[in-house]
Amino acid sequence: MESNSNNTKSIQRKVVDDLVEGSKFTTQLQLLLSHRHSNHNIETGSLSGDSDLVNELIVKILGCFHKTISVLDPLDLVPDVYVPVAVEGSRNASCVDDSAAPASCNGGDSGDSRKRLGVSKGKRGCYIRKKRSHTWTVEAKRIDEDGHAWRKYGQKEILNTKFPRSYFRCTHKPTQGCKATKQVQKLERDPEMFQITYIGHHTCNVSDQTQVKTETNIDSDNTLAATSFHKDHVNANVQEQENDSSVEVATCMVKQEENNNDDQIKDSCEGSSTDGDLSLVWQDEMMFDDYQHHDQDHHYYHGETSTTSHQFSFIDNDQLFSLFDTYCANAR
DNA sequence: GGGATTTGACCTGG
DNA sequence: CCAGGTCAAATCCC
Repeated sequence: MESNSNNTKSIQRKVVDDLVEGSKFTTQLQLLLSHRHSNHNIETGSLSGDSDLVNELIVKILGCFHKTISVLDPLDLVPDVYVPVAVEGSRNASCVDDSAAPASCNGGDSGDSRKRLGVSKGKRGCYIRKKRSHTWTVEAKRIDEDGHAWRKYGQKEILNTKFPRSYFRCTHKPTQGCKATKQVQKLERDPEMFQITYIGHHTCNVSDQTQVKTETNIDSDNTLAATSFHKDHVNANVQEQENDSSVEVATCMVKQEENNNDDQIKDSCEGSSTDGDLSLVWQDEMMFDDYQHHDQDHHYYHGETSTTSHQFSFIDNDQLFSLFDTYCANAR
């Protein structure tokens, strides 16, 4: 009986995933269209009448997605619910947060695993693994500041990799419930460099982070590195790597936090336009730079995160632009 | 002494 | 079942 409901739940979750996907693709399309229209308008100096219609249609489609997703939301199946917002030829900050509230489990058992060995094999604080709603990766040599304080909470040998992966979370997690985490791993091809994967956005108060202590051990061997990046650090090889497409970043997508964190999310959204969330601003700028300058160095893709295997197709700049060109050609 | 890091165990999802 | 992510006691360091 329980397995039955589990089965149903997993099916429903798949449905939700698909819906969310569809919603994201529609949003991408919406942005492409809006971009195309704004270009077109600039070229011709005219206001295209069908632009409003197109946008309206897309908003309707997104609305359908969202309605369905919302229906499933009470079932606690929706890790990230996106609320589409009409594009007005503008780029709003993305407001996506990571999910993953800690599992409330057995009254918050936080057993000591070592002592427990041999005693009753109780469940250690079980948790829900984070769904990577918003991740991006930076390759950096040794970067000194990202404006956030991190605490290392784990290290792990990863299969087929030479160097272990270190896990960091925001120092303010206990006090402010900030859910931002990052993973740091040396690059095999260049051990001087680190691949830093940021997961989720800071919801903590940034003001007390002006004096940050970011120096942390990357691996137990010896290497010390500041595990951070700065917006204008040129070495950073950035890969927008999130379940959402990077295009989506440009539109304001509001994620409904499970339960009660609306205010917090709002804060994080608002923070994204300030220094509270450099990453967002950065992504935002880079993406549009990309649009404008066709900078080949940056690849945005819509892809699969490391462990949670969402089978998304990758879209890099070339694909995006060819898609865009095709659309423009057809539209002429 | 207190905060940060280390590290083995535990837990989850594929 | 396994790889990877997280927990938390032990340990380190200032």
